[in-house]
Amino acid sequence: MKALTQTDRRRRRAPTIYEVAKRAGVSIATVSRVQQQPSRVAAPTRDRVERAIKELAYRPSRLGRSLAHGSHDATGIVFPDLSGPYYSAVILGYEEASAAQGQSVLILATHRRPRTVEQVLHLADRVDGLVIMGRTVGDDVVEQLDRRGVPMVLLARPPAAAIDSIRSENRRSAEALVRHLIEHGHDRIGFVGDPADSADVAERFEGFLAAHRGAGIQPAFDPTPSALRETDGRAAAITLLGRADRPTAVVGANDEVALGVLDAARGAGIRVPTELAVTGWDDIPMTRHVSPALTTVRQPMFDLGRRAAALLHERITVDPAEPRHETLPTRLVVRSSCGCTAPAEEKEE
Amino acid sequence: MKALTQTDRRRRRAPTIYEVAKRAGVSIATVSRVQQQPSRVAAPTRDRVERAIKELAYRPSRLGRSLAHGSHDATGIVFPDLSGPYYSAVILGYEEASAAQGQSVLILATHRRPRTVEQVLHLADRVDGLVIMGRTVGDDVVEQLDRRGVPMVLLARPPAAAIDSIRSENRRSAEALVRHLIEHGHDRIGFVGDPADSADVAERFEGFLAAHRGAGIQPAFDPTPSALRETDGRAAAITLLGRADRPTAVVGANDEVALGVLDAARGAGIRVPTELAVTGWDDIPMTRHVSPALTTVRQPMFDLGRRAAALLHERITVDPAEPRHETLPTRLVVRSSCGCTAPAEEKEE
DNA sequence: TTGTAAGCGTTATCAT
DNA sequence: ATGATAACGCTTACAA
Repeated sequence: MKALTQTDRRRRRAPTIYEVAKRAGVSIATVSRVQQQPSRVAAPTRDRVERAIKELAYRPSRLGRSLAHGSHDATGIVFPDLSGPYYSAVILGYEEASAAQGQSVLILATHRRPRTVEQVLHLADRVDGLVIMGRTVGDDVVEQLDRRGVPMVLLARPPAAAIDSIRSENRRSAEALVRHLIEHGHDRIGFVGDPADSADVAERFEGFLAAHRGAGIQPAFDPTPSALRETDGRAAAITLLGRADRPTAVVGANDEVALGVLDAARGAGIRVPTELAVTGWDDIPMTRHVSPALTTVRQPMFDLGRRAAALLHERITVDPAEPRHETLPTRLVVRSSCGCTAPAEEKEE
Repeated sequence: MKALTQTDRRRRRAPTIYEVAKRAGVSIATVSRVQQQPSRVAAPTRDRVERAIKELAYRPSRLGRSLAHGSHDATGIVFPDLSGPYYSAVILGYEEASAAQGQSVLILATHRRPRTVEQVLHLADRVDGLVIMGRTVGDDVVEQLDRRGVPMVLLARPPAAAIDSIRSENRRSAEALVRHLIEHGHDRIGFVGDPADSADVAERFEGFLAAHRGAGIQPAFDPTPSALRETDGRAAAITLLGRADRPTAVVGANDEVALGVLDAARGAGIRVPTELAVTGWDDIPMTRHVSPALTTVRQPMFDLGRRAAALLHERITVDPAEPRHETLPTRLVVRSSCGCTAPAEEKEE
């Protein structure tokens, strides 16, 4: 009996439209019509077909359908390595909006492997369009895909050529952030992060410089290069804080880096914020929970994903003449790691 | 000129195998062979074909290929609403392993919408197999898919019928965790979380009860129902901690809930861990950063996803006779929120 | 070694 | 209102 059950469970050939047609005593065209435009089929016929469909538990093959129709009804999103809250939030936003549009979502993480390019091209073959995050692939690949006619949206990547893009504002908020630190009296401010690493970081660093210029002071340090994980930030900060002329404030390229800085400071016995101010970027959930609570810049990660889905969908369906380049607003969130005692904007919204 | 560029970028009909064949002066069978088994084509012919492929930038249509071959080379993972670090980690592990197998990954978040079932069935139509997390869909749907012959792996869901499953150990670690609290002298321990909500929570609560039994004491409270987000945990804890006979220790169903409890305690002016011990579950990155650092149970979220991918892949390719049910080990991570002063296992590994 | 031709499961255009 | 039938783009026997 057990073997029977096994057999029973075994991969079954799914019923095709032909079997439904035969059972209902109609042609396959009619079966197809019943699914596409039921109104164009006489009620009695329709009933027979629907019964047959039910009885056979028929589901049209996506592959057949897609091949005939010429579209995948799916899109893909390419993101960097296995990262934290930032990427999850973007992807969730993307998934939500895509699902609402009836599009399936394929994800691809580029694990910094050499096969990345191949994988991205491969992915492009099975979707109607692609969202490319940051520096996951080179411009050459983007161009190649564009030439091939693959609808794309670049996310958190400098607007290239004539391709739609979406990102959030960095420069102005970074300037506001650093200005805030300067107003706290800091004039020896470090920057932990690598401007060469991503456009986002580069722009944040530009804002950092702009704030200095605005205050008429020279940056006391070059950026301390660091990847965007906490452990990278910690390592970089250990170097930076070990200097005799160490900074009195450190701007982290993102929240995770800032947490690493916090940790490094703790390890070095440096008090935050009294001896060292620290700021982050993103406003991930954790920022509220650390002590001192992290002053940061909130960026609308979920909306970034959602909006990317919308842009891509338009690109696929109507293909607007002009490329769109959107920048979502960000906002300084002052907590206590910058030295503020009565946090101005601690409330959730 | 601009219009020209536009036109140039417009969706282009991709070259088909026929055009390559014509250009190379061979039949489509030969073109196909060059891609499948190059060795079976004479070198000179092969060269001509390869040149034609290059010149036309030909890429075989996935749809055509899949239809002919009868497989999608893709799998899907279904997870609940937009959640935190737990789901991201599982999904990333799943993606990584799947990519290594050459499988594309489709994701679907069930936003607790009524359309969920339809969406899952839809997803099943476009993949070779499915991972179903937790209570995203009812048993009826799982059965329906199983009857249809869709290879599946159930993740963090009670092993149903003859379907492969993977999860991590809950009961024993929960018992160890609560025993630890009891050894701290607690005998009025609350549980924040809803055992009816998921199998994971139910099993953790069983462990909670088992520890009490083992110590010969009665649980002082029924579980305080709570969903798994921080805000839910906070709300539930506010109730629980507001009682005159409030607990001296609270076991959170997961880390986020525990953070909510921490927050509620802070709001009520209750000191942790001196007046109240708190524990979580999962060991998300944040647990290290809060103060006091959270005592919790580490579960291998990334591996959960990775292993699910492996099981599914086997199921799809070799279809083992017997269903496999795996349970990954978990581990108590003692930090300070339980009242321990010299954290025993604080080191990262 | 290469070509012919039959699928694969739809959709959609014509006829009827 | 319904049915034939030609795509859609590939893989893979089977022939030659």
